[in-house]
Amino acid sequence: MANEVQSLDEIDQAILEALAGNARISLKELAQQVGLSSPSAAERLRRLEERGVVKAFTIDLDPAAVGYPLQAIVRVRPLPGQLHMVERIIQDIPEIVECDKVTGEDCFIARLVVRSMAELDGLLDKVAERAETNTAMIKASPVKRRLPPLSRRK
Amino acid sequence: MANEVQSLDEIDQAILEALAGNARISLKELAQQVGLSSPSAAERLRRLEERGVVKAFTIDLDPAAVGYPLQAIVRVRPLPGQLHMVERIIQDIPEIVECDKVTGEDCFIARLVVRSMAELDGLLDKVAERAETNTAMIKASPVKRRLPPLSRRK
DNA sequence: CAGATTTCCCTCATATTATTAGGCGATATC
DNA sequence: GATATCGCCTAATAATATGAGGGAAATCTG
Repeated sequence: MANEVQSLDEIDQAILEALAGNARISLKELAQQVGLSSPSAAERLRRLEERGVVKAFTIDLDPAAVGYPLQAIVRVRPLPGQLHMVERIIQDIPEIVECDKVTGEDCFIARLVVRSMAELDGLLDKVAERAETNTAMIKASPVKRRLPPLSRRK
Repeated sequence: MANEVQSLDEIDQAILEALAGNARISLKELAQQVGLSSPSAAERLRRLEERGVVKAFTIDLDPAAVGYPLQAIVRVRPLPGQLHMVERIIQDIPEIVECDKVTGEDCFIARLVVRSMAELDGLLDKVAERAETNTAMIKASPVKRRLPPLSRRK
């Protein structure tokens, strides 16, 4: 897709920041905040989506509020020859809510939400024969997901 | 806040899944998808927000499209006595777009977006005297952020 | 350079959606 | 049983979104 670096002007940036703060903002309000008319703001937004800058509008869900009081970050190192199988297993465990493939010894870093340590054990058992894992429980989140700086791009 | 486990019925679940797929869905469409009238769907949504189940509506931004072709996951181990200072520094580096405090040797796991390896070096230098770091570059994302299972909660 | 084209913006009319008001049925409580 | 609460509905009203048409500035072309 459009992964090329796109030129964002100040209005684009203001749009992104407004949306990051409330993705359900009305077009009217968005237009006001960025200093355009509603149809122009709508067109700008459409273009940001079309260009793949905005990949999706989504929600920030509180795992604890839906029954998952514990979160863990698990590093996964597949045993020789098991890389693809491990990746498949990771994708098929729905409690794994995010996973990146990374350089280094650990091939995957996954974020899990679980109801209990026992459940965590159960999930890790699913890859136990095919990978080594290293688990860290999340205690707090000093930086919640936020936008990076959008200006000063070259 | 309302971090207590809340009862989600099937309609709540359907609402959350619809919103996770498109947070800007119209109330009319949302109501249709979950089988309620628009005012009822709106009230349900309001309650999910009020209860803190939905913490925010936000966007999924493509870092590469805004100038950040590289992403890294950095584990940070503060040196003795430096924990709070390191946390402050992490919060103050805007390219760190997410950071969790975790159990274990590494105290923080941070997600960074950068334009280049040189920039990554520069950022890591900011904590170099106060912490040890271990960096892994993200190669792919086999599981993009998704909702956990919302049913079968006890 | 002049003219044509493109891009981005606007206003206004029309269409669509959101909100509000009022009411109903089911369930819980006294 | 009577009353209150909750969650749902429809319809009216208010607000917003979209489409149509047009203008100004920038860019392109001969």
